Amino acid sequence: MFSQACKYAIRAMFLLAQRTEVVRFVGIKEIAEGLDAPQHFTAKILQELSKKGYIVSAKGPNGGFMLSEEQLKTTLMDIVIAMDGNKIVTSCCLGLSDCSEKNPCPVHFEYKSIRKKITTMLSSTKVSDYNDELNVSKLFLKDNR
Amino acid sequence: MFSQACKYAIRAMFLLAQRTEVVRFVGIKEIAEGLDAPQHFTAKILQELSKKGYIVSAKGPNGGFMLSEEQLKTTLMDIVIAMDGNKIVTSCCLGLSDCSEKNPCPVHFEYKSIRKKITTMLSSTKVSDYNDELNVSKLFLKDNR
DNA sequence: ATAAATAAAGATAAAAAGGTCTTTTATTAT
DNA sequence: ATAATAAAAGACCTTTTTATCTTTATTTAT
Repeated sequence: MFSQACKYAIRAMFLLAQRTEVVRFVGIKEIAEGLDAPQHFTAKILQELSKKGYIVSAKGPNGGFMLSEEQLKTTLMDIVIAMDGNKIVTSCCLGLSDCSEKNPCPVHFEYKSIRKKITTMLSSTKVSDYNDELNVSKLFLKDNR
Repeated sequence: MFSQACKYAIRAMFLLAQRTEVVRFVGIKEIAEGLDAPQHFTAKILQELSKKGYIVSAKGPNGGFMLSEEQLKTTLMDIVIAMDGNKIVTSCCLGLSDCSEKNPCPVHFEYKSIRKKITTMLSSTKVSDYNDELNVSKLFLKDNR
Protein backbone atom coordinates (compact mmCIF):
# COMPACT_ATOMS: atom_id res chain seq x y z
CA MET A 1 0.00 0.00 0.00
CA PHE A 2 2.62 2.54 1.10
CA SER A 3 6.34 2.58 0.33
CA GLN A 4 8.67 1.88 3.23
CA ALA A 5 9.75 5.51 3.13
CA CYS A 6 6.13 6.60 3.43
CA LYS A 7 5.54 4.31 6.41
CA TYR A 8 8.54 5.77 8.20
CA ALA A 9 7.35 9.26 7.27
CA ILE A 10 3.91 8.73 8.78
CA ARG A 11 5.34 7.19 11.92
CA ALA A 12 7.87 10.01 12.22
CA MET A 13 5.10 12.58 11.95
CA PHE A 14 3.11 10.87 14.70
CA LEU A 15 6.21 10.80 16.86
CA LEU A 16 7.04 14.44 16.22
CA ALA A 17 3.48 15.49 16.93
CA GLN A 18 3.58 13.73 20.24
CA ARG A 19 7.05 14.96 21.30
CA THR A 20 6.51 18.49 20.07
CA GLU A 21 3.98 18.95 22.82
CA VAL A 22 6.70 18.44 25.41
CA VAL A 23 10.14 19.38 24.19
CA ARG A 24 11.40 21.68 21.49
CA PHE A 25 13.52 19.96 18.83
CA VAL A 26 13.86 16.22 18.58
CA GLY A 27 17.14 14.87 17.15
CA ILE A 28 17.28 12.44 14.26
CA LYS A 29 18.90 9.80 16.46
CA GLU A 30 16.06 9.91 18.93
CA ILE A 31 13.49 9.80 16.14
CA ALA A 32 15.11 6.83 14.43
CA GLU A 33 15.27 5.02 17.75
CA GLY A 34 11.68 5.86 18.54
CA LEU A 35 10.59 4.29 15.26
CA ASP A 36 13.19 1.53 15.12
CA ALA A 37 14.09 2.82 11.67
CA PRO A 38 17.47 3.25 9.95
CA GLN A 39 18.81 6.62 11.01
CA HIS A 40 20.20 7.92 7.75
CA PHE A 41 17.25 6.71 5.74
CA THR A 42 14.95 8.43 8.19
CA ALA A 43 17.08 11.55 7.96
CA LYS A 44 16.62 11.71 4.22
CA ILE A 45 12.89 11.34 4.62
CA LEU A 46 12.74 14.13 7.19
CA GLN A 47 14.80 16.33 4.91
CA GLU A 48 12.20 15.84 2.23
CA LEU A 49 9.33 16.60 4.58
CA SER A 50 11.20 19.66 5.76
CA LYS A 51 11.77 20.90 2.21
CA LYS A 52 8.08 20.47 1.50
CA GLY A 53 7.17 22.39 4.62
CA TYR A 54 5.65 19.64 6.74
CA ILE A 55 8.23 19.91 9.50
CA VAL A 56 10.66 22.46 10.88
CA SER A 57 14.32 21.61 11.22
CA ALA A 58 17.23 23.30 12.98
CA LYS A 59 20.93 22.58 12.77
CA GLY A 60 23.50 22.90 15.51
CA PRO A 61 23.43 21.99 19.18
CA ASN A 62 19.88 21.47 20.47
CA GLY A 63 18.80 21.29 16.86
CA GLY A 64 16.53 18.66 15.39
CA PHE A 65 13.00 18.53 14.12
CA MET A 66 9.62 19.73 15.35
CA LEU A 67 6.13 20.64 14.20
CA SER A 68 4.63 24.09 14.31
CA GLU A 69 1.03 24.61 15.40
CA GLU A 70 0.01 24.64 11.75
CA GLN A 71 2.03 21.52 10.97
CA LEU A 72 0.31 19.61 13.76
CA LYS A 73 -2.78 19.75 11.56
CA THR A 74 -1.07 17.91 8.70
CA THR A 75 -3.13 14.93 7.56
CA LEU A 76 -1.90 11.49 6.66
CA MET A 77 -3.05 12.21 3.13
CA ASP A 78 -0.63 15.14 2.95
CA ILE A 79 2.23 12.89 3.94
CA VAL A 80 1.27 10.01 1.68
CA ILE A 81 1.03 12.32 -1.31
CA ALA A 82 4.33 13.96 -0.39
CA MET A 83 6.08 10.60 -0.26
CA ASP A 84 4.29 8.34 -2.73
CA GLY A 85 2.45 10.75 -4.97
CA ASN A 86 -1.28 10.62 -5.54
CA LYS A 87 -1.53 7.10 -6.94
CA ILE A 88 -3.35 6.01 -3.81
CA VAL A 89 -6.15 8.36 -4.85
CA THR A 90 -6.21 7.68 -8.55
CA SER A 91 -4.65 4.45 -9.65
CA CYS A 92 -6.33 1.25 -10.82
CA CYS A 93 -5.60 -1.70 -8.60
CA LEU A 94 -5.01 -3.95 -11.62
CA GLY A 95 -2.59 -1.50 -13.20
CA LEU A 96 -4.65 -0.08 -16.08
CA SER A 97 -3.66 3.50 -16.66
CA ASP A 98 -6.99 4.57 -18.13
CA CYS A 99 -9.31 2.63 -15.87
CA SER A 100 -12.45 4.67 -15.22
CA GLU A 101 -16.22 4.55 -15.01
CA LYS A 102 -16.35 4.36 -18.78
CA ASN A 103 -13.40 2.04 -19.19
CA PRO A 104 -13.51 -0.08 -16.07
CA CYS A 105 -11.34 -3.03 -15.16
CA PRO A 106 -13.24 -5.99 -13.68
CA VAL A 107 -12.87 -4.80 -10.11
CA HIS A 108 -13.19 -1.08 -10.75
CA PHE A 109 -16.53 -0.60 -9.01
CA GLU A 110 -15.70 -2.76 -6.04
CA TYR A 111 -12.34 -1.12 -5.61
CA LYS A 112 -13.79 2.33 -5.92
CA SER A 113 -15.54 2.06 -2.58
CA ILE A 114 -12.47 0.61 -0.95
CA ARG A 115 -10.36 3.45 -2.23
CA LYS A 116 -12.95 5.87 -0.96
CA LYS A 117 -12.63 4.40 2.48
CA ILE A 118 -8.86 4.63 2.37
CA THR A 119 -8.79 8.23 1.19
CA THR A 120 -11.41 9.24 3.75
CA MET A 121 -9.33 7.71 6.49
CA LEU A 122 -6.15 9.41 5.32
CA SER A 123 -7.80 12.79 4.86
CA SER A 124 -9.57 12.77 8.18
CA THR A 125 -6.60 11.75 10.31
CA LYS A 126 -4.24 14.44 11.56
CA VAL A 127 -0.78 13.60 12.77
CA SER A 128 -1.62 14.96 16.20
CA ASP A 129 -4.83 12.96 16.59
CA TYR A 130 -3.22 10.26 18.68
CA ASN A 131 -0.88 12.23 20.92
CA ASP A 132 -2.64 11.18 24.09
CA GLU A 133 -2.77 7.49 23.30
CA LEU A 134 0.87 7.55 22.27
CA ASN A 135 1.78 9.30 25.51
CA VAL A 136 0.16 6.63 27.65
CA SER A 137 1.43 3.79 25.47
CA LYS A 138 -1.92 2.67 24.21
CA LEU A 139 -0.61 3.04 20.68
CA PHE A 140 2.83 2.24 19.32
CA LEU A 141 5.18 3.47 16.63
CA LYS A 142 7.59 0.56 16.71
CA ASP A 143 7.59 -3.12 17.56
CA ASN A 144 7.54 -4.05 21.24
CA ARG A 145 10.55 -6.28 21.48
CA MET B 1 -1.33 -2.71 -3.06
CA PHE B 2 -0.39 -5.56 -5.43
CA SER B 3 2.95 -6.21 -7.10
CA GLN B 4 3.06 -5.73 -10.86
CA ALA B 5 3.39 -9.50 -11.26
CA CYS B 6 0.24 -9.99 -9.21
CA LYS B 7 -1.69 -7.48 -11.30
CA TYR B 8 -0.71 -9.30 -14.48
CA ALA B 9 -1.61 -12.61 -12.83
CA ILE B 10 -5.11 -11.46 -11.92
CA ARG B 11 -5.70 -10.00 -15.36
CA ALA B 12 -4.37 -13.17 -17.00
CA MET B 13 -6.75 -15.28 -14.94
CA PHE B 14 -9.71 -13.11 -15.96
CA LEU B 15 -8.64 -13.44 -19.58
CA LEU B 16 -8.18 -17.20 -19.37
CA ALA B 17 -11.53 -17.62 -17.68
CA GLN B 18 -13.23 -15.73 -20.46
CA ARG B 19 -11.40 -17.45 -23.31
CA THR B 20 -11.60 -20.90 -21.82
CA GLU B 21 -15.33 -20.80 -22.41
CA VAL B 22 -14.75 -20.65 -26.13
CA VAL B 23 -11.47 -22.17 -27.22
CA ARG B 24 -9.18 -24.76 -25.74
CA PHE B 25 -5.64 -23.56 -25.07
CA VAL B 26 -4.62 -19.92 -25.29
CA GLY B 27 -1.01 -19.21 -26.23
CA ILE B 28 1.25 -16.96 -24.23
CA LYS B 29 1.59 -14.56 -27.10
CA GLU B 30 -2.15 -14.06 -27.31
CA ILE B 31 -2.40 -13.67 -23.55
CA ALA B 32 0.37 -11.10 -23.37
CA GLU B 33 -1.26 -9.16 -26.18
CA GLY B 34 -4.66 -9.38 -24.53
CA LEU B 35 -3.23 -7.82 -21.40
CA ASP B 36 -0.72 -5.51 -23.05
CA ALA B 37 1.90 -7.11 -20.81
CA PRO B 38 5.50 -8.13 -21.49
CA GLN B 39 5.38 -11.64 -22.97
CA HIS B 40 8.26 -13.31 -21.16
CA PHE B 41 7.40 -11.74 -17.87
CA THR B 42 3.85 -12.93 -18.24
CA ALA B 43 5.13 -16.38 -19.19
CA LYS B 44 7.06 -16.62 -15.95
CA ILE B 45 3.98 -15.66 -14.00
CA LEU B 46 1.84 -18.25 -15.76
CA GLN B 47 4.49 -20.88 -15.09
CA GLU B 48 4.20 -20.11 -11.43
CA LEU B 49 0.42 -20.28 -11.48
CA SER B 50 0.66 -23.55 -13.38
CA LYS B 51 3.07 -25.05 -10.85
CA LYS B 52 0.73 -24.07 -8.07
CA GLY B 53 -2.20 -25.67 -9.84
CA TYR B 54 -4.24 -22.60 -10.72
CA ILE B 55 -4.00 -23.11 -14.48
CA VAL B 56 -3.38 -25.96 -16.90
CA SER B 57 -0.61 -25.71 -19.46
CA ALA B 58 0.28 -27.77 -22.53
CA LYS B 59 3.42 -27.69 -24.63
CA GLY B 60 3.69 -28.23 -28.33
CA PRO B 61 1.53 -27.15 -31.25
CA ASN B 62 -1.91 -26.01 -30.14
CA GLY B 63 -0.51 -25.82 -26.65
CA GLY B 64 -0.99 -22.94 -24.28
CA PHE B 65 -2.91 -22.29 -21.10
CA MET B 66 -6.45 -22.87 -19.94
CA LEU B 67 -8.61 -23.25 -16.86
CA SER B 68 -10.40 -26.41 -15.81
CA GLU B 69 -13.94 -26.31 -14.42
CA GLU B 70 -12.47 -26.35 -10.94
CA GLN B 71 -9.96 -23.65 -11.73
CA LEU B 72 -12.70 -21.35 -12.98
CA LYS B 73 -13.73 -21.10 -9.35
CA THR B 74 -10.38 -19.72 -8.26
CA THR B 75 -10.78 -16.50 -6.28
CA LEU B 76 -8.73 -13.35 -6.53
CA MET B 77 -7.58 -14.07 -3.00
CA ASP B 78 -6.04 -17.36 -4.17
CA ILE B 79 -4.09 -15.54 -6.85
CA VAL B 80 -2.98 -12.66 -4.66
CA ILE B 81 -1.70 -15.06 -2.03
CA ALA B 82 0.04 -17.17 -4.67
CA MET B 83 1.85 -14.14 -6.05
CA ASP B 84 2.35 -11.74 -3.13
CA GLY B 85 1.93 -13.95 -0.10
CA ASN B 86 -0.58 -13.27 2.63
CA LYS B 87 0.67 -9.84 3.68
CA ILE B 88 -2.51 -8.30 2.30
CA VAL B 89 -4.41 -10.24 4.96
CA THR B 90 -2.07 -9.77 7.87
CA SER B 91 0.32 -6.89 7.60
CA CYS B 92 0.26 -3.53 9.34
CA CYS B 93 -0.06 -0.61 6.97
CA LEU B 94 2.60 1.34 8.87
CA GLY B 95 5.04 -1.56 8.77
CA LEU B 96 4.99 -2.78 12.38
CA SER B 97 5.56 -6.50 12.42
CA ASP B 98 3.73 -7.13 15.68
CA CYS B 99 0.86 -4.71 15.21
CA SER B 100 -2.30 -6.18 16.76
CA GLU B 101 -5.33 -5.45 18.91
CA LYS B 102 -3.05 -5.47 21.94
CA ASN B 103 -0.15 -3.68 20.29
CA PRO B 104 -1.83 -1.38 17.83
CA CYS B 105 -0.25 1.22 15.61
CA PRO B 106 -2.15 4.53 15.46
CA VAL B 107 -4.25 3.51 12.49
CA HIS B 108 -4.71 -0.13 13.38
CA PHE B 109 -8.42 0.00 14.12
CA GLU B 110 -9.28 2.17 11.15
CA TYR B 111 -7.21 0.05 8.81
CA LYS B 112 -8.70 -3.15 10.15
CA SER B 113 -12.06 -2.42 8.60
CA ILE B 114 -10.48 -1.38 5.33
CA ARG B 115 -8.50 -4.59 5.21
CA LYS B 116 -11.68 -6.49 5.95
CA LYS B 117 -13.32 -4.90 2.96
CA ILE B 118 -10.37 -5.72 0.74
CA THR B 119 -10.18 -9.35 1.82
CA THR B 120 -13.92 -9.78 1.47
CA MET B 121 -13.78 -8.45 -2.06
CA LEU B 122 -10.86 -10.71 -2.98
CA SER B 123 -12.38 -13.81 -1.42
CA SER B 124 -15.79 -13.31 -2.93
CA THR B 125 -14.66 -12.66 -6.49
CA LYS B 126 -14.04 -15.62 -8.76
CA VAL B 127 -11.97 -15.29 -11.91
CA SER B 128 -14.97 -16.32 -14.00
CA ASP B 129 -17.36 -13.81 -12.44
CA TYR B 130 -16.97 -11.29 -15.23
CA ASN B 131 -16.85 -13.50 -18.32
CA ASP B 132 -20.01 -12.02 -19.80
CA GLU B 133 -19.04 -8.39 -19.30
CA LEU B 134 -15.59 -9.10 -20.73
CA ASN B 135 -17.15 -10.79 -23.75
CA VAL B 136 -19.29 -7.79 -24.57
CA SER B 137 -16.51 -5.31 -23.80
CA LYS B 138 -18.17 -3.71 -20.83
CA LEU B 139 -15.04 -4.49 -18.83
CA PHE B 140 -11.41 -4.33 -19.92
CA LEU B 141 -8.13 -6.05 -19.19
CA LYS B 142 -5.87 -3.55 -20.89
CA ASP B 143 -5.80 0.10 -21.78
CA ASN B 144 -7.96 1.22 -24.68
CA ARG B 145 -5.43 2.95 -26.87
C1' DA C 1 37.27 32.60 17.86
C1' DT C 2 36.80 27.78 18.68
C1' DA C 3 34.97 23.38 19.44
C1' DA C 4 31.05 20.59 19.56
C1' DA C 5 26.66 19.35 17.91
C1' DT C 6 23.57 18.52 14.45
C1' DA C 7 21.12 18.55 10.00
C1' DA C 8 22.05 18.63 4.80
C1' DA C 9 23.98 16.70 1.00
C1' DG C 10 25.86 13.46 -1.82
C1' DA C 11 28.24 9.24 -3.05
C1' DT C 12 27.91 4.51 -2.81
C1' DA C 13 26.10 -0.06 -1.98
C1' DA C 14 22.76 -3.76 -1.41
C1' DA C 15 18.43 -5.77 -2.30
C1' DA C 16 14.21 -6.34 -4.65
C1' DA C 17 11.26 -5.91 -8.51
C1' DG C 18 10.53 -5.78 -13.19
C1' DG C 19 11.75 -7.20 -17.58
C1' DT C 20 14.50 -9.49 -21.61
C1' DC C 21 16.87 -13.03 -24.04
C1' DT C 22 18.50 -17.68 -25.01
C1' DT C 23 18.41 -22.51 -24.53
C1' DT C 24 15.99 -26.73 -23.37
C1' DT C 25 12.17 -29.86 -23.22
C1' DA C 26 7.85 -31.70 -24.55
C1' DT C 27 4.22 -32.32 -27.95
C1' DT C 28 1.98 -32.55 -32.26
C1' DA C 29 1.26 -32.94 -37.15
C1' DT C 30 3.18 -34.48 -41.18
C1' DA D 1 11.37 -40.17 -37.76
C1' DT D 2 11.31 -35.28 -38.47
C1' DA D 3 10.27 -30.58 -38.32
C1' DA D 4 7.59 -27.15 -36.28
C1' DT D 5 5.45 -25.33 -32.30
C1' DA D 6 5.00 -23.80 -27.80
C1' DA D 7 5.86 -23.87 -22.82
C1' DA D 8 9.72 -24.44 -19.20
C1' DA D 9 13.81 -23.05 -17.44
C1' DG D 10 17.39 -20.27 -16.46
C1' DA D 11 20.78 -16.67 -17.28
C1' DC D 12 21.12 -12.00 -17.49
C1' DC D 13 20.05 -7.07 -17.43
C1' DT D 14 17.74 -2.66 -15.80
C1' DT D 15 15.38 0.13 -12.72
C1' DT D 16 13.68 1.29 -8.36
C1' DT D 17 13.78 1.08 -3.56
C1' DT D 18 16.05 0.74 0.63
C1' DA D 19 19.93 1.56 3.24
C1' DT D 20 24.71 3.03 4.55
C1' DC D 21 28.68 5.93 4.85
C1' DT D 22 31.26 10.17 4.43
C1' DT D 23 31.72 14.94 3.93
C1' DT D 24 29.91 19.60 4.28
C1' DA D 25 27.40 23.42 6.16
C1' DT D 26 25.22 25.64 9.97
C1' DT D 27 24.36 26.81 14.64
C1' DT D 28 25.26 27.11 19.48
C1' DA D 29 27.74 27.38 23.74
C1' DT D 30 31.87 28.35 25.72
